[in-house]
Amino acid sequence: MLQDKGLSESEEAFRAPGPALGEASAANATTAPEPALAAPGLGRAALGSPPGSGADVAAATAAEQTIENIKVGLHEKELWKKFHEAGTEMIITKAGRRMFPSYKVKVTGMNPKTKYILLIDIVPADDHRYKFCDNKWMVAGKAEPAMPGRLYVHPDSPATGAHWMRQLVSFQKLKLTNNHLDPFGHIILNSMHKYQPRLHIVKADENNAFGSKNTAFCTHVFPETSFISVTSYQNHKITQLKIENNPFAKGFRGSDDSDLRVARLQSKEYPVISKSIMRQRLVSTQLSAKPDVSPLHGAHQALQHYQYENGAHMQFAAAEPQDLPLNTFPTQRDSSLFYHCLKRRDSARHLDLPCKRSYLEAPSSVGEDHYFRSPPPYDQQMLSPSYCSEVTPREACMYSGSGPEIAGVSGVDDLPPPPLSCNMWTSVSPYTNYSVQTMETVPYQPFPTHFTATTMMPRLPTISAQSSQPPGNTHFSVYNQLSQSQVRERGPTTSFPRERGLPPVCERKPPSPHLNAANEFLYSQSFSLSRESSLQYHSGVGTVENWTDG
DNA sequence: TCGTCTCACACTTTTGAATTGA
DNA sequence: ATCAATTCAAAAGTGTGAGACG
Repeated sequence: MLQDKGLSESEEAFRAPGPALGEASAANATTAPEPALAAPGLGRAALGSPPGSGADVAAATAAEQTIENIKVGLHEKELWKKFHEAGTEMIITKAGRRMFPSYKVKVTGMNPKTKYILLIDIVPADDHRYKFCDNKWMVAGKAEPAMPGRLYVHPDSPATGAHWMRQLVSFQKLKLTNNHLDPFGHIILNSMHKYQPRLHIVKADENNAFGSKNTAFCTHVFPETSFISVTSYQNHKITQLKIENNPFAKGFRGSDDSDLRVARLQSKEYPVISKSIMRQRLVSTQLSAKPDVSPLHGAHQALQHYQYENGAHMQFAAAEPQDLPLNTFPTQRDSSLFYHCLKRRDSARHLDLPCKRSYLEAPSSVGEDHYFRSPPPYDQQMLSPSYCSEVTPREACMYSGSGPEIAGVSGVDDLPPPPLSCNMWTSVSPYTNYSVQTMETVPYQPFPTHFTATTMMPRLPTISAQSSQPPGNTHFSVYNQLSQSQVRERGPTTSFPRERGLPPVCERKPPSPHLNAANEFLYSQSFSLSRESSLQYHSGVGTVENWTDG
Protein backbone atom coordinates (compact mmCIF):
# COMPACT_ATOMS: atom_id res chain seq x y z
CA MET A 1 0.00 0.00 0.00
CA LEU A 2 1.40 3.28 -1.01
CA GLN A 3 -0.29 5.40 1.54
CA ASP A 4 -0.95 4.87 5.11
CA LYS A 5 -4.49 4.21 5.93
CA GLY A 6 -6.35 7.28 6.78
CA LEU A 7 -4.07 9.61 5.01
CA SER A 8 -5.83 12.56 3.65
CA GLU A 9 -5.71 13.33 0.02
CA SER A 10 -3.31 16.06 0.69
CA GLU A 11 -1.12 13.83 2.71
CA GLU A 12 -1.23 11.22 0.05
CA ALA A 13 -0.14 13.66 -2.50
CA PHE A 14 2.60 14.93 -0.35
CA ARG A 15 4.27 11.61 -0.40
CA ALA A 16 4.47 11.51 -4.11
CA PRO A 17 7.75 12.85 -5.33
CA GLY A 18 7.00 15.67 -7.61
CA PRO A 19 8.78 18.03 -9.86
CA ALA A 20 8.97 21.69 -9.24
CA LEU A 21 5.75 23.41 -8.78
CA GLY A 22 4.45 25.98 -11.10
CA GLU A 23 3.32 28.76 -8.94
CA ALA A 24 0.61 31.29 -8.92
CA SER A 25 1.05 33.98 -6.39
CA ALA A 26 -0.26 37.21 -5.20
CA ALA A 27 2.75 38.88 -6.62
CA ASN A 28 1.75 37.63 -9.95
CA ALA A 29 -1.73 38.69 -9.33
CA THR A 30 -0.62 42.22 -9.06
CA THR A 31 0.52 41.97 -12.60
CA ALA A 32 -2.88 40.93 -13.73
CA PRO A 33 -4.39 43.01 -16.47
CA GLU A 34 -5.56 46.22 -15.06
CA PRO A 35 -9.21 45.82 -15.94
CA ALA A 36 -9.49 42.96 -13.56
CA LEU A 37 -8.64 45.11 -10.65
CA ALA A 38 -9.37 48.57 -11.73
CA ALA A 39 -12.28 48.70 -14.04
CA PRO A 40 -13.33 52.30 -14.45
CA GLY A 41 -16.22 53.21 -12.31
CA LEU A 42 -16.42 49.86 -10.67
CA GLY A 43 -13.89 50.16 -7.98
CA ARG A 44 -14.47 50.46 -4.34
CA ALA A 45 -17.17 52.99 -4.69
CA ALA A 46 -19.19 50.71 -6.82
CA LEU A 47 -18.66 47.98 -4.36
CA GLY A 48 -20.05 49.93 -1.51
CA SER A 49 -16.90 51.24 0.04
CA PRO A 50 -15.58 54.76 -0.13
CA PRO A 51 -12.39 54.97 -2.11
CA GLY A 52 -9.40 55.24 0.04
CA SER A 53 -11.44 54.76 3.10
CA GLY A 54 -9.28 54.60 6.14
CA ALA A 55 -11.73 52.26 7.70
CA ASP A 56 -11.19 49.90 4.85
CA VAL A 57 -7.50 49.92 5.36
CA ALA A 58 -7.96 49.26 9.01
CA ALA A 59 -10.40 46.53 8.25
CA ALA A 60 -7.87 44.77 6.13
CA THR A 61 -6.66 42.67 8.95
CA ALA A 62 -3.58 40.62 8.88
CA ALA A 63 -5.72 37.57 8.49
CA GLU A 64 -7.25 38.94 5.38
CA GLN A 65 -3.95 39.89 3.97
CA THR A 66 -2.85 36.34 4.09
CA ILE A 67 -5.22 35.77 1.26
CA GLU A 68 -3.23 38.24 -0.69
CA ASN A 69 -0.03 36.48 0.15
CA ILE A 70 -1.18 33.02 -0.65
CA LYS A 71 0.80 31.36 -3.37
CA VAL A 72 -0.30 28.26 -5.12
CA GLY A 73 1.96 26.01 -7.11
CA LEU A 74 0.70 23.40 -9.48
CA HIS A 75 2.13 19.98 -8.76
CA GLU A 76 3.60 18.13 -11.71
CA LYS A 77 3.47 21.22 -13.80
CA GLU A 78 5.79 19.71 -16.34
CA LEU A 79 3.47 16.79 -16.81
CA TRP A 80 0.55 19.10 -17.16
CA LYS A 81 2.51 21.04 -19.73
CA LYS A 82 3.19 17.89 -21.67
CA PHE A 83 -0.47 17.20 -21.85
CA HIS A 84 -1.27 20.80 -22.52
CA GLU A 85 1.06 20.92 -25.45
CA ALA A 86 -0.66 17.93 -26.94
CA GLY A 87 -4.08 19.27 -26.09
CA THR A 88 -5.22 17.74 -22.87
CA GLU A 89 -8.23 15.49 -23.05
CA MET A 90 -10.15 14.23 -20.07
CA ILE A 91 -12.43 11.25 -20.31
CA ILE A 92 -15.88 11.81 -18.96
CA THR A 93 -18.14 8.87 -18.27
CA LYS A 94 -21.56 8.30 -16.93
CA ALA A 95 -20.17 6.87 -13.73
CA GLY A 96 -17.56 9.58 -13.38
CA ARG A 97 -13.91 9.56 -14.29
CA ARG A 98 -10.97 10.99 -12.45
CA MET A 99 -8.80 13.60 -13.99
CA PHE A 100 -5.34 12.65 -15.05
CA PRO A 101 -3.04 14.29 -14.35
CA SER A 102 -4.76 14.88 -11.09
CA TYR A 103 -5.05 18.35 -9.76
CA LYS A 104 -2.60 18.82 -6.94
CA VAL A 105 -1.24 22.04 -5.61
CA LYS A 106 1.26 23.26 -3.11
CA VAL A 107 -0.01 26.19 -1.12
CA THR A 108 2.15 28.66 0.72
CA GLY A 109 1.67 32.02 2.27
CA MET A 110 -1.35 31.14 4.32
CA ASN A 111 -1.79 32.24 7.84
CA PRO A 112 -0.96 29.02 9.65
CA LYS A 113 -3.70 29.48 12.19
CA THR A 114 -6.40 30.68 9.89
CA LYS A 115 -8.76 28.13 8.51
CA TYR A 116 -9.38 27.91 4.84
CA ILE A 117 -11.68 26.03 2.56
CA LEU A 118 -10.26 24.83 -0.71
CA LEU A 119 -12.51 23.99 -3.58
CA ILE A 120 -12.40 23.52 -7.29
CA ASP A 121 -14.79 24.26 -10.04
CA ILE A 122 -14.48 23.66 -13.74
CA VAL A 123 -15.83 26.26 -16.07
CA PRO A 124 -16.08 26.36 -19.84
CA ALA A 125 -13.03 27.91 -21.37
CA ASP A 126 -15.03 29.26 -24.25
CA ASP A 127 -18.37 28.86 -25.93
CA HIS A 128 -17.30 26.47 -28.65
CA ARG A 129 -17.86 22.86 -29.32
CA TYR A 130 -14.89 21.03 -30.75
CA LYS A 131 -14.18 18.12 -32.97
CA PHE A 132 -10.98 16.28 -33.57
CA CYS A 133 -10.30 16.35 -37.23
CA ASP A 134 -7.08 15.82 -39.17
CA ASN A 135 -5.23 15.23 -35.95
CA LYS A 136 -6.14 18.54 -34.45
CA TRP A 137 -8.94 20.11 -32.57
CA MET A 138 -11.22 22.33 -34.51
CA VAL A 139 -14.19 24.42 -33.58
CA ALA A 140 -17.33 22.55 -34.49
CA GLY A 141 -19.93 25.08 -33.56
CA LYS A 142 -21.46 26.70 -30.57
CA ALA A 143 -21.13 25.10 -27.21
CA GLU A 144 -23.91 23.15 -25.67
CA PRO A 145 -25.58 24.92 -22.79
CA ALA A 146 -23.36 24.75 -19.80
CA MET A 147 -24.01 21.98 -17.35
CA PRO A 148 -25.06 22.93 -13.88
CA GLY A 149 -21.92 24.06 -12.19
CA ARG A 150 -20.67 22.00 -9.33
CA LEU A 151 -17.89 22.54 -6.90
CA TYR A 152 -15.58 19.99 -5.46
CA VAL A 153 -14.67 20.93 -1.95
CA HIS A 154 -11.49 19.40 -0.66
CA PRO A 155 -12.39 16.83 1.99
CA ASP A 156 -10.01 18.35 4.47
CA SER A 157 -11.89 21.63 4.41
CA PRO A 158 -11.97 23.60 6.50
CA ALA A 159 -8.45 23.30 7.79
CA THR A 160 -5.78 25.65 8.98
CA GLY A 161 -3.24 27.20 6.75
CA ALA A 162 -0.63 25.11 8.50
CA HIS A 163 -2.48 22.00 7.44
CA TRP A 164 -2.80 23.06 3.84
CA MET A 165 0.79 24.17 3.64
CA ARG A 166 2.17 21.08 5.27
CA GLN A 167 1.81 19.01 2.18
CA LEU A 168 0.43 18.96 -1.29
CA VAL A 169 -3.26 19.46 -1.58
CA SER A 170 -4.68 16.82 -3.85
CA PHE A 171 -7.97 16.89 -5.67
CA GLN A 172 -7.35 13.55 -7.29
CA LYS A 173 -10.68 12.14 -6.24
CA LEU A 174 -12.54 14.71 -8.20
CA LYS A 175 -14.56 13.02 -10.93
CA LEU A 176 -15.95 14.22 -14.20
CA THR A 177 -19.15 13.00 -15.72
CA ASN A 178 -21.29 13.64 -18.73
CA ASN A 179 -24.37 12.44 -16.94
CA HIS A 180 -26.64 15.43 -16.66
CA LEU A 181 -28.55 13.65 -13.93
CA ASP A 182 -25.51 12.49 -12.08
CA PRO A 183 -26.53 11.54 -8.56
CA PHE A 184 -23.03 11.37 -7.17
CA GLY A 185 -22.20 15.00 -7.30
CA HIS A 186 -19.47 14.63 -9.85
CA ILE A 187 -18.67 17.62 -11.93
CA ILE A 188 -20.87 17.57 -14.98
CA LEU A 189 -19.32 18.48 -18.30
CA ASN A 190 -20.26 18.37 -21.92
CA SER A 191 -18.24 16.20 -24.19
CA MET A 192 -16.08 17.84 -26.81
CA HIS A 193 -15.99 21.11 -24.94
CA LYS A 194 -13.05 22.92 -23.50
CA TYR A 195 -12.88 23.53 -19.79
CA GLN A 196 -10.72 25.28 -17.27
CA PRO A 197 -10.41 24.07 -13.68
CA ARG A 198 -10.16 26.78 -11.07
CA LEU A 199 -9.00 26.57 -7.51
CA HIS A 200 -10.73 28.74 -4.94
CA ILE A 201 -9.32 29.37 -1.50
CA VAL A 202 -11.89 30.67 0.91
CA LYS A 203 -10.99 31.88 4.33
CA ALA A 204 -13.16 30.32 6.95
CA ASP A 205 -14.17 32.58 9.71
CA GLU A 206 -13.77 32.17 13.41
CA ASN A 207 -16.48 29.54 13.47
CA ASN A 208 -15.04 27.40 10.74
CA ALA A 209 -17.52 28.97 8.48
CA PHE A 210 -17.49 31.60 5.87
CA GLY A 211 -19.83 34.30 4.90
CA SER A 212 -19.28 36.67 7.72
CA LYS A 213 -17.95 40.13 7.23
CA ASN A 214 -14.36 39.02 7.25
CA THR A 215 -14.65 36.42 4.59
CA ALA A 216 -12.11 36.58 1.85
CA PHE A 217 -11.18 34.31 -0.95
CA CYS A 218 -9.04 34.11 -4.01
CA THR A 219 -9.02 32.10 -7.18
CA HIS A 220 -6.13 30.46 -8.93
CA VAL A 221 -6.18 29.27 -12.48
CA PHE A 222 -3.46 27.29 -14.18
CA PRO A 223 -3.95 27.52 -17.90
CA GLU A 224 -2.09 24.29 -18.47
CA THR A 225 -4.82 22.44 -16.64
CA SER A 226 -7.42 23.28 -19.22
CA PHE A 227 -8.69 20.37 -21.21
CA ILE A 228 -11.23 19.16 -23.68
CA SER A 229 -13.69 16.66 -22.31
CA VAL A 230 -14.18 13.53 -24.39
CA THR A 231 -15.92 10.22 -24.06
CA SER A 232 -13.04 8.48 -25.75
CA TYR A 233 -9.61 9.75 -26.52
CA GLN A 234 -9.25 11.48 -29.84
CA ASN A 235 -5.58 12.34 -29.90
CA HIS A 236 -3.29 9.36 -29.72
CA LYS A 237 -0.63 11.52 -28.16
CA ILE A 238 -2.85 12.03 -25.19
CA THR A 239 -3.59 8.34 -25.01
CA GLN A 240 0.09 7.58 -24.98
CA LEU A 241 0.80 10.19 -22.35
CA LYS A 242 -1.93 8.80 -20.16
CA ILE A 243 -0.70 5.26 -20.55
CA GLU A 244 2.85 6.28 -19.86
CA ASN A 245 2.05 8.29 -16.79
CA ASN A 246 -1.04 6.81 -15.22
CA PRO A 247 -0.22 3.79 -13.04
CA PHE A 248 -3.64 2.33 -13.65
CA ALA A 249 -2.90 2.15 -17.33
CA LYS A 250 0.31 0.22 -16.89
CA GLY A 251 -1.31 -2.70 -18.55
CA PHE A 252 -1.21 -0.85 -21.80
CA ARG A 253 2.41 0.13 -21.60
CA GLY A 254 5.10 -1.40 -23.69
CA SER A 255 7.52 -0.63 -26.44
CA ASP A 256 6.67 -1.20 -30.04
CA ASP A 257 8.39 -4.52 -30.01
CA SER A 258 7.10 -5.68 -26.73
CA ASP A 259 3.75 -4.06 -26.70
CA LEU A 260 1.89 -5.77 -23.95
CA ARG A 261 -1.37 -5.18 -25.63
CA VAL A 262 -0.18 -6.71 -28.82
CA ALA A 263 1.32 -9.59 -26.96
CA ARG A 264 -1.91 -10.16 -25.19
CA LEU A 265 -3.91 -10.00 -28.33
CA GLN A 266 -1.56 -12.37 -30.03
CA SER A 267 -1.53 -14.71 -27.13
CA LYS A 268 -5.24 -14.94 -27.51
CA GLU A 269 -4.76 -15.97 -31.06
CA TYR A 270 -5.86 -12.70 -32.47
CA PRO A 271 -3.80 -12.62 -35.60
CA VAL A 272 -3.85 -8.91 -36.10
CA ILE A 273 -2.54 -6.00 -34.17
CA SER A 274 -5.27 -3.95 -32.67
CA LYS A 275 -6.71 -1.24 -34.78
CA SER A 276 -5.88 1.36 -32.23
CA ILE A 277 -2.25 0.46 -32.09
CA MET A 278 -2.04 0.35 -35.82
CA ARG A 279 -3.69 3.70 -36.08
CA GLN A 280 -1.47 5.17 -33.44
CA ARG A 281 1.63 3.80 -35.01
CA LEU A 282 0.58 5.10 -38.35
CA VAL A 283 -0.11 8.51 -36.99
CA SER A 284 3.12 8.45 -35.08
CA THR A 285 4.94 7.72 -38.25
CA GLN A 286 3.16 10.54 -39.97
CA LEU A 287 3.87 12.86 -37.14
CA SER A 288 7.49 12.04 -37.07
CA ALA A 289 7.59 12.70 -40.74
CA LYS A 290 5.75 15.96 -40.27
CA PRO A 291 7.21 17.65 -37.26
CA ASP A 292 5.17 20.76 -37.80
CA VAL A 293 1.89 18.99 -37.85
CA SER A 294 0.97 20.72 -34.71
CA PRO A 295 0.59 24.38 -35.37
CA LEU A 296 1.25 24.85 -31.76
CA HIS A 297 4.88 24.45 -32.30
CA GLY A 298 5.11 26.54 -35.35
CA ALA A 299 6.40 29.78 -34.01
CA HIS A 300 6.26 31.29 -37.42
CA GLN A 301 2.58 30.98 -37.62
CA ALA A 302 0.22 33.75 -36.95
CA LEU A 303 -0.60 34.30 -33.36
CA GLN A 304 -4.09 34.85 -32.32
CA HIS A 305 -4.91 36.55 -29.13
CA TYR A 306 -7.77 35.64 -26.98
CA GLN A 307 -9.10 37.35 -24.02
CA TYR A 308 -9.41 34.89 -21.26
CA GLU A 309 -10.75 34.75 -17.79
CA ASN A 310 -9.21 37.71 -16.07
CA GLY A 311 -8.38 39.54 -19.18
CA ALA A 312 -5.04 38.01 -19.84
CA HIS A 313 -4.23 37.66 -23.46
CA MET A 314 -4.16 34.17 -24.70
CA GLN A 315 -2.04 33.28 -27.59
CA PHE A 316 -1.91 30.39 -29.84
CA ALA A 317 -0.90 29.73 -33.32
CA ALA A 318 -3.47 28.85 -35.86
CA ALA A 319 -3.47 28.78 -39.57
CA GLU A 320 -7.08 29.78 -39.66
CA PRO A 321 -9.35 31.31 -37.13
CA GLN A 322 -11.45 28.20 -36.96
CA ASP A 323 -8.56 25.92 -37.12
CA LEU A 324 -7.34 25.27 -33.66
CA PRO A 325 -4.02 23.70 -32.99
CA LEU A 326 -3.55 20.72 -30.83
CA ASN A 327 -2.91 22.98 -28.02
CA THR A 328 -5.57 25.51 -28.31
CA PHE A 329 -5.62 26.13 -24.67
CA PRO A 330 -4.99 29.54 -23.43
CA THR A 331 -1.46 30.27 -22.52
CA GLN A 332 -2.36 32.46 -19.72
CA ARG A 333 0.09 34.06 -17.44
CA ASP A 334 1.94 31.48 -15.58
CA SER A 335 0.49 32.63 -12.38
CA SER A 336 -3.10 33.11 -12.89
CA LEU A 337 -4.38 34.27 -9.64
CA PHE A 338 -7.58 36.15 -9.44
CA TYR A 339 -8.12 38.26 -6.52
CA HIS A 340 -11.35 38.12 -4.69
CA CYS A 341 -10.65 39.12 -1.20
CA LEU A 342 -13.98 40.12 0.06
CA LYS A 343 -15.36 41.80 3.04
CA ARG A 344 -19.01 41.70 3.70
CA ARG A 345 -20.59 44.90 4.69
CA ASP A 346 -23.64 43.18 5.89
CA SER A 347 -22.80 40.87 8.66
CA ALA A 348 -26.40 39.97 9.13
CA ARG A 349 -25.76 36.35 8.51
CA HIS A 350 -23.21 34.15 9.91
CA LEU A 351 -22.74 31.01 8.02
CA ASP A 352 -21.89 28.03 10.05
CA LEU A 353 -19.72 25.55 8.38
CA PRO A 354 -18.99 23.02 11.00
CA CYS A 355 -15.86 21.08 10.59
CA LYS A 356 -16.44 17.72 9.15
CA ARG A 357 -13.86 16.63 11.60
CA SER A 358 -10.89 18.08 13.21
CA TYR A 359 -8.35 18.90 10.64
CA LEU A 360 -5.80 17.45 12.91
CA GLU A 361 -7.50 14.18 13.11
CA ALA A 362 -6.71 11.36 10.89
CA PRO A 363 -8.06 12.36 7.55
CA SER A 364 -11.52 11.34 6.86
CA SER A 365 -12.44 8.62 4.60
CA VAL A 366 -14.78 10.92 2.86
CA GLY A 367 -14.67 10.21 -0.74
CA GLU A 368 -16.29 12.25 -3.42
CA ASP A 369 -18.79 13.88 -1.23
CA HIS A 370 -17.30 17.26 -1.59
CA TYR A 371 -19.13 18.55 -4.52
CA PHE A 372 -21.07 21.73 -4.54
CA ARG A 373 -22.65 23.81 -7.14
CA SER A 374 -20.04 25.85 -8.82
CA PRO A 375 -19.90 29.25 -10.37
CA PRO A 376 -21.11 29.58 -13.88
CA PRO A 377 -18.84 29.78 -16.85
CA TYR A 378 -18.59 33.44 -17.06
CA ASP A 379 -15.50 33.22 -19.07
CA GLN A 380 -17.85 32.56 -21.84
CA GLN A 381 -19.44 35.85 -21.43
CA MET A 382 -16.16 37.49 -21.70
CA LEU A 383 -15.24 35.66 -24.80
CA SER A 384 -18.53 35.84 -26.45
CA PRO A 385 -20.50 39.01 -26.82
CA SER A 386 -23.62 36.97 -26.83
CA TYR A 387 -23.12 36.12 -23.24
CA CYS A 388 -22.62 39.63 -22.20
CA SER A 389 -25.80 40.60 -23.82
CA GLU A 390 -27.80 38.30 -21.68
CA VAL A 391 -26.41 39.07 -18.36
CA THR A 392 -29.71 39.97 -16.91
CA PRO A 393 -31.62 38.91 -13.90
CA ARG A 394 -33.54 35.74 -14.31
CA GLU A 395 -36.79 34.59 -13.00
CA ALA A 396 -37.00 32.31 -10.06
CA CYS A 397 -37.78 28.68 -10.67
CA MET A 398 -38.20 25.74 -8.40
CA TYR A 399 -37.27 22.22 -9.26
CA SER A 400 -37.99 19.27 -7.16
CA GLY A 401 -36.08 16.09 -7.05
CA SER A 402 -38.63 14.26 -9.03
CA GLY A 403 -38.58 16.68 -11.85
CA PRO A 404 -36.11 17.44 -14.54
CA GLU A 405 -32.91 18.42 -13.02
CA ILE A 406 -31.44 20.63 -15.58
CA ALA A 407 -33.35 23.73 -16.00
CA GLY A 408 -31.03 25.65 -18.13
CA VAL A 409 -30.01 22.88 -20.43
CA SER A 410 -31.90 22.31 -23.55
CA GLY A 411 -32.94 18.86 -24.31
CA VAL A 412 -32.89 17.73 -20.79
CA ASP A 413 -36.43 18.53 -19.98
CA ASP A 414 -37.54 15.39 -21.64
CA LEU A 415 -35.30 13.22 -19.63
CA PRO A 416 -36.78 11.05 -16.94
CA PRO A 417 -36.37 12.04 -13.37
CA PRO A 418 -33.09 11.24 -11.80
CA PRO A 419 -32.95 7.96 -10.00
CA LEU A 420 -32.44 9.63 -6.72
CA SER A 421 -35.57 11.27 -5.61
CA CYS A 422 -33.82 13.11 -2.91
CA ASN A 423 -32.20 15.54 -5.23
CA MET A 424 -33.46 18.89 -4.39
CA TRP A 425 -33.34 21.75 -6.77
CA THR A 426 -34.42 25.11 -5.70
CA SER A 427 -34.11 28.54 -6.94
CA VAL A 428 -34.02 32.12 -5.99
CA SER A 429 -35.95 35.18 -6.66
CA PRO A 430 -34.88 37.30 -9.52
CA TYR A 431 -31.25 37.90 -9.19
CA THR A 432 -30.63 41.55 -9.38
CA ASN A 433 -27.13 42.64 -10.09
CA TYR A 434 -25.82 39.65 -8.27
CA SER A 435 -26.22 41.45 -5.04
CA VAL A 436 -25.86 39.93 -1.68
CA GLN A 437 -29.38 40.89 -0.95
CA THR A 438 -30.54 38.52 -3.57
CA MET A 439 -28.76 35.76 -1.85
CA GLU A 440 -30.77 36.34 1.19
CA THR A 441 -33.89 35.53 -0.69
CA VAL A 442 -32.80 31.99 -1.20
CA PRO A 443 -35.13 29.61 0.52
CA TYR A 444 -33.64 27.16 2.88
CA GLN A 445 -32.42 24.05 1.25
CA PRO A 446 -32.12 20.60 2.59
CA PHE A 447 -28.60 20.66 3.73
CA PRO A 448 -26.57 18.01 5.43
CA THR A 449 -25.38 18.94 8.82
CA HIS A 450 -21.87 18.39 7.72
CA PHE A 451 -20.07 20.84 5.66
CA THR A 452 -18.60 18.34 3.34
CA ALA A 453 -21.41 15.92 3.53
CA THR A 454 -22.70 15.52 0.06
CA THR A 455 -24.03 18.94 -0.47
CA MET A 456 -23.99 20.69 -3.72
CA MET A 457 -23.58 24.32 -4.20
CA PRO A 458 -26.60 26.23 -5.19
CA ARG A 459 -27.04 26.03 -8.83
CA LEU A 460 -25.62 28.96 -10.56
CA PRO A 461 -27.44 31.36 -12.68
CA THR A 462 -27.83 30.19 -16.17
CA ILE A 463 -26.62 32.97 -18.28
CA SER A 464 -26.00 31.61 -21.64
CA ALA A 465 -26.86 32.51 -25.12
CA GLN A 466 -27.99 28.98 -25.63
CA SER A 467 -29.86 28.71 -22.43
CA SER A 468 -33.25 27.25 -22.71
CA GLN A 469 -34.33 29.60 -20.03
CA PRO A 470 -35.58 32.92 -21.05
CA PRO A 471 -33.40 35.83 -20.17
CA GLY A 472 -34.22 37.08 -16.80
CA ASN A 473 -34.29 33.79 -15.04
CA THR A 474 -31.67 33.12 -12.50
CA HIS A 475 -31.53 29.62 -11.22
CA PHE A 476 -29.67 28.02 -8.58
CA SER A 477 -30.23 24.85 -6.83
CA VAL A 478 -29.01 22.70 -4.09
CA TYR A 479 -28.22 19.14 -4.59
CA ASN A 480 -27.80 16.57 -1.93
CA GLN A 481 -26.08 13.31 -2.18
CA LEU A 482 -24.82 10.65 0.09
CA SER A 483 -21.55 10.85 1.80
CA GLN A 484 -18.93 8.76 0.21
CA SER A 485 -17.40 8.34 3.57
CA GLN A 486 -20.21 6.10 4.50
CA VAL A 487 -20.64 4.38 1.25
CA ARG A 488 -18.22 3.45 -1.37
CA GLU A 489 -19.19 4.71 -4.67
CA ARG A 490 -20.39 2.24 -7.20
CA GLY A 491 -21.41 2.51 -10.70
CA PRO A 492 -24.78 3.99 -11.36
CA THR A 493 -26.21 0.63 -12.17
CA THR A 494 -25.58 -0.67 -8.73
CA SER A 495 -27.58 0.06 -5.69
CA PHE A 496 -27.37 3.54 -4.47
CA PRO A 497 -25.11 4.24 -1.63
CA ARG A 498 -27.74 5.39 0.72
CA GLU A 499 -28.54 1.82 1.41
CA ARG A 500 -25.83 1.92 3.96
CA GLY A 501 -24.79 4.48 6.47
CA LEU A 502 -26.96 7.49 6.55
CA PRO A 503 -30.64 7.37 5.93
CA PRO A 504 -31.79 8.76 2.65
CA VAL A 505 -31.09 12.39 2.36
CA CYS A 506 -34.71 13.17 2.02
CA GLU A 507 -35.34 11.66 5.38
CA ARG A 508 -32.82 13.68 7.19
CA LYS A 509 -33.90 16.34 9.52
CA PRO A 510 -34.22 19.78 8.07
CA PRO A 511 -30.92 21.48 7.68
CA SER A 512 -29.71 24.35 9.67
CA PRO A 513 -30.53 27.67 8.16
CA HIS A 514 -26.94 28.61 8.70
CA LEU A 515 -25.82 25.81 6.53
CA ASN A 516 -28.14 26.87 3.87
CA ALA A 517 -26.76 30.29 4.22
CA ALA A 518 -23.33 28.84 3.74
CA ASN A 519 -24.45 27.50 0.48
CA GLU A 520 -25.82 30.81 -0.42
CA PHE A 521 -22.63 32.47 0.50
CA LEU A 522 -20.47 30.17 -1.46
CA TYR A 523 -22.77 30.62 -4.30
CA SER A 524 -22.82 34.32 -4.01
CA GLN A 525 -19.12 34.61 -3.60
CA SER A 526 -18.42 32.30 -6.39
CA PHE A 527 -20.81 34.19 -8.44
CA SER A 528 -19.23 37.46 -7.64
CA LEU A 529 -15.90 35.93 -8.19
CA SER A 530 -16.84 34.64 -11.51
CA ARG A 531 -18.32 37.86 -12.52
CA GLU A 532 -15.26 39.70 -11.55
CA SER A 533 -12.83 37.33 -13.03
CA SER A 534 -14.50 37.29 -16.35
CA LEU A 535 -16.02 40.67 -16.55
CA GLN A 536 -13.64 42.33 -14.18
CA TYR A 537 -16.29 44.14 -12.24
CA HIS A 538 -19.95 44.34 -11.96
CA SER A 539 -22.06 46.72 -10.06
CA GLY A 540 -23.93 43.99 -8.36
CA VAL A 541 -21.27 42.99 -5.94
CA GLY A 542 -23.07 45.31 -3.61
CA THR A 543 -21.90 44.85 -0.12
CA VAL A 544 -18.97 42.78 -1.13
CA GLU A 545 -15.84 44.73 -1.31
CA ASN A 546 -12.84 43.94 -3.32
CA TRP A 547 -10.09 45.20 -1.17
CA THR A 548 -7.17 44.18 -3.23
CA ASP A 549 -7.13 47.29 -5.25
CA GLY A 550 -6.44 49.42 -2.26
C1' DT B 1 -22.34 6.82 -43.29
C1' DC B 2 -20.34 9.13 -39.68
C1' DG B 3 -19.36 10.88 -35.24
C1' DT B 4 -20.24 10.08 -30.63
C1' DC B 5 -21.31 7.32 -26.76
C1' DT B 6 -21.78 3.04 -23.85
C1' DC B 7 -20.34 -1.06 -22.01
C1' DA B 8 -17.77 -5.29 -21.01
C1' DC B 9 -13.26 -6.59 -20.68
C1' DA B 10 -8.42 -7.36 -19.01
C1' DC B 11 -5.20 -5.36 -16.38
C1' DT B 12 -3.32 -2.52 -12.57
C1' DT B 13 -3.43 0.03 -8.28
C1' DT B 14 -5.71 1.05 -4.07
C1' DT B 15 -8.22 -0.05 -0.08
C1' DG B 16 -9.24 -2.10 4.11
C1' DA B 17 -10.14 -6.13 6.77
C1' DA B 18 -7.95 -10.21 8.50
C1' DT B 19 -3.95 -12.35 10.06
C1' DT B 20 0.47 -12.70 12.14
C1' DG B 21 4.12 -11.76 15.23
C1' DA B 22 6.52 -9.12 18.69
C1' DA C 1 -4.12 -7.39 25.35
C1' DT C 2 -2.07 -4.16 22.35
C1' DC C 3 0.09 -2.57 18.39
C1' DA C 4 2.54 -2.66 14.07
C1' DA C 5 3.55 -5.16 10.01
C1' DT C 6 2.05 -8.20 6.54
C1' DT C 7 -1.19 -10.58 3.57
C1' DC C 8 -4.86 -10.90 0.55
C1' DA C 9 -9.29 -10.35 -1.58
C1' DA C 10 -12.34 -6.91 -3.12
C1' DA C 11 -12.98 -2.52 -4.98
C1' DA C 12 -11.72 1.01 -7.89
C1' DG C 13 -9.30 3.14 -11.81
C1' DT C 14 -7.33 2.45 -16.54
C1' DG C 15 -7.62 2.28 -21.94
C1' DT C 16 -9.52 -0.79 -25.48
C1' DG C 17 -12.64 -2.06 -28.94
C1' DA C 18 -17.07 -3.70 -30.45
C1' DG C 19 -21.41 -2.26 -31.00
C1' DA C 20 -25.31 0.92 -30.28
C1' DC C 21 -27.24 5.22 -31.16
C1' DG C 22 -28.86 9.42 -33.47
